[in-house]
Amino acid sequence: MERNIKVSIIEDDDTIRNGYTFLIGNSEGYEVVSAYCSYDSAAHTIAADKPDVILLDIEMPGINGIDAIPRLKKLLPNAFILILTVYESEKLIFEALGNGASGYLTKNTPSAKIIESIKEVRDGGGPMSINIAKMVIKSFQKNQESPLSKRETQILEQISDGKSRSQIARELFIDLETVRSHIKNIYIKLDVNSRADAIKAARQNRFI
Amino acid sequence: MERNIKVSIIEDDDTIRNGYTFLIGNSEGYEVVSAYCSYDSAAHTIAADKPDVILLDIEMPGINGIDAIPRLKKLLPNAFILILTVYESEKLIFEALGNGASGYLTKNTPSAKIIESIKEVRDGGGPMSINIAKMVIKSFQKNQESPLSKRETQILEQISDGKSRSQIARELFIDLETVRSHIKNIYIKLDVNSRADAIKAARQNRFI
DNA sequence: AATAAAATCCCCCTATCGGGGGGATAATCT
DNA sequence: AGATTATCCCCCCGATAGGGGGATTTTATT
Repeated sequence: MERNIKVSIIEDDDTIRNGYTFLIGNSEGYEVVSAYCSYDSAAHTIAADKPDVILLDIEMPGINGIDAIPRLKKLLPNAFILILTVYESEKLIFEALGNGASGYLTKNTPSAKIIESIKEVRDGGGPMSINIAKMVIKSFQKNQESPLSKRETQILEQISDGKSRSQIARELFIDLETVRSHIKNIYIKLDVNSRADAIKAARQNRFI
Repeated sequence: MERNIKVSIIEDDDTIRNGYTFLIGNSEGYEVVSAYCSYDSAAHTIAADKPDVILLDIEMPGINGIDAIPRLKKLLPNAFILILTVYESEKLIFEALGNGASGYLTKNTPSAKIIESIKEVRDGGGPMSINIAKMVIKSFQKNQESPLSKRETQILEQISDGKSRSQIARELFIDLETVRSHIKNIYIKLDVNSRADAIKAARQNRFI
């Protein structure tokens, strides 16, 4: 038989923490090695617990969950972090994932899905609640109603890669003046007058 | 009772297409309104089928699935597109999602999950296979072992926003020469000698 | 066939920028 | 104590960006 998946829980609400501990502890193949009410109280001992997966809340006294992620990663480079929170804000989700969280579940997630997700992160997967997946996918989707033409979009993308006019001209096999002309039109359409502003406007509206 | 979810299938392999048609057609609450073997053959009539969800393959004769997405979106702005393919390449996934696909499943997905995912996209969700979710999440995660210091990372991020040295200096309330100095160090650490190359190297290694 | 939109190229101008070189100093962290 | 980081200073110069003013051709769309 395979060894149990070792889970640590960091969650400030006593009721919820105990609930998860009970739920996971009673699931076949799972084992709760520790449960803390904050990152601060976990910091000194969690490395010794050697969890495979850490269930992490975001709203917490002291160091919040988002900032705890990189610290936990440093203490336990091989542990996977699964965020379990009520927050569905885009900013928090992307910060959490950017900091190294491997999954993001909201607290209305059914017990069975939580148990399944713990296994999934341990196996290198990336479980997400439906709403989270939706936001994540949305973040990839370009705006279909861009005022920019294909060529303009392409050139603006190169500009956002830090390329100069002449570099772009060379790569697209067009004249430097043509690039200039396109950039002028991009600026007019986006109502800006600098690269930085064009990139900002285009990213905000997901034209690139 | 709610009305059936109308599904269109675009898939070139006869066996697979017929298999999906049978599977979905026999599921309670689902209805296959049409099944095509290519985008080209679907183009003229699919709008009249008024599907809620389009199951789309990527490898196909004629216009491929990736390029078909924006066209389908134009024909059926309210339909959701669910990619069902064997490909797990990062490039294809991000292109598909960027073009407007709402979900991405690989062909080893169990039948029940496919049926469930169709409902999920129809409801605005973003279903993904485990491996896909993993890649998507990975794409958000920064490299924890960046050689760049916090300040350097911050400045490189501003550079990737297209900002000039003086602009960065102003925004960070530091001297222009300090910014210059940081950029020099960034270039040394990344072994590059231009903004474009620095951005490229940093993005490739997910330092920013 | 006609109109519009997109893509291509050409000239003027000048202040700013970017990258290469050479340093120094104080603050932090380890 | 030593290393890293963040800050600031000087030199140089060619390339760049953005502001004007245009024109022509190709490609869609009607």
